[in-house]
Amino acid sequence: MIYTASGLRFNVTVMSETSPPRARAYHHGDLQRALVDAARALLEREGPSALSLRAVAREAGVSPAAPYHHFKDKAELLAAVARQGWDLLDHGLSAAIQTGGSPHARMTELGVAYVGFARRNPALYRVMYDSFRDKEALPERMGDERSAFHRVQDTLVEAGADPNDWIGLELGAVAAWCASHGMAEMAGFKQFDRLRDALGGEENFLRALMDQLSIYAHRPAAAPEDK
Amino acid sequence: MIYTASGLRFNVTVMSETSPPRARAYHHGDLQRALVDAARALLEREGPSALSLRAVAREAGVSPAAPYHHFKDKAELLAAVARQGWDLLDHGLSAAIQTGGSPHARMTELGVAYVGFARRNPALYRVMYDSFRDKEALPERMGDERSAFHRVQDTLVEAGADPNDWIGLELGAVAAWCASHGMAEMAGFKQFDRLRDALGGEENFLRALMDQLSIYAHRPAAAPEDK
DNA sequence: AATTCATTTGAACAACGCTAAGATAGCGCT
DNA sequence: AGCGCTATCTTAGCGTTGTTCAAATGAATT
Repeated sequence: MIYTASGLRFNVTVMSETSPPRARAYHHGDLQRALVDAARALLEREGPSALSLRAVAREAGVSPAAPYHHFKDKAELLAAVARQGWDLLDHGLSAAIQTGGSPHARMTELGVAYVGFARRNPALYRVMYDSFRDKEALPERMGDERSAFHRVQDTLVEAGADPNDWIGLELGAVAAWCASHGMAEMAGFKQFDRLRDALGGEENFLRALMDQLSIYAHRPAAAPEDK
Repeated sequence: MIYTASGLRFNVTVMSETSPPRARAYHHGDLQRALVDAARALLEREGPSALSLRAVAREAGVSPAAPYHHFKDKAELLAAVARQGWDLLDHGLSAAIQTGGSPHARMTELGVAYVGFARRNPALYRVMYDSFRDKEALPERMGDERSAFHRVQDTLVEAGADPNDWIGLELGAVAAWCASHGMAEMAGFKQFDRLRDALGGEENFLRALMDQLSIYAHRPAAAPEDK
């Protein structure tokens, strides 16, 4: 039976950002990676609702049961897609935070980069967030000292935060993360069209929102008791 | 064929917050409302993944095709559920913002109420948000002068904002909304357990986050050009 | 009492996630 | 080289889902 439109049943990778070829080739040629690539292609072309396991297998040119030899679940395939996405986002954030300027300005660029990524790849971001919530995992990235999560805290220190106050540092990073996630998911809403237009487009809208939220202005954490 | 466990095939409403009985009874007795109630019961009992149209019909004691005479789609049923949820949340917010205290304190209570609602009804909040995003609608509530969205802006005015600067007012309200949504979706994450515990529980965690974000501190909107 | 018509049912279709059993093909071993 | 082993892939099938459609049901109107 033919699963591909062309007769070619090989790993034709045209995606821009994929993991480096690990070159394990059995019957198909590293179907594991081909499936993740197919999923991402499908995600960008047809949106998240079209992302069924069978459709991914179809896209990769294999039978509907083939993926089960590489992923336990549909969820596990999506988790692999999500991991690629988080890696991509992490690289983008690390680049954004290395731009010159004050810590204040760098935090803003960080937020713009985060939300921009999510807005440019909305379907991928949704898969990323879903996997993040459902798996209650992805700790490897947060735990890594080189992760953006830690770079943010470094920047907060440069902005004057106490480097020994880990609570305050994590709190600032998490607050920025929450706010960025909220903006990422809501900034494109039709309901805000008038406001977004009045501010001169989405980027200005985002920067104005971040100014409101003072996402970059770290201040010492309040003690748990006082409100 | 029997669709209910008991022989009773009638509208047994035990939910706490439902729309007032409109008492239109044909064969079943206002199946429209019974379906929404069944969906919400199912949502709380089994979670969002169990919320299939057939399961809702089963819960309501009717055949799988019955809902299609009251809702065009599964999406339309979920939209009805979502609308109930937004109404509930709006009432909660309006109550929270009427507590005494400074505008600052009231904005904080508003945020706590929003996030608290979402954390107490996570499945419902997910349906609400999904419907909000997919339908690109729900304008009736935002447009209503009595909605929480406008109460927030009133509070910003009390805090010193220019009542004629509609851009600044909407920006402040939207910023608070985005931040609240982000916290609502992320505050429960396992990844933040250590930080949450260090701050003495979820409520303190939330208040500390909001303090970081200065969700309540309105400041004049920046002109689109300056960053 | 007959008719009308919204309402509900039963059956069916395609697509989905997933499983089990068989076919295939590359690998290591003698 | 030949053999078997095992991972890989396919075929077929199960149960479930969303949705449609003709037939049946029954409350309300005439």
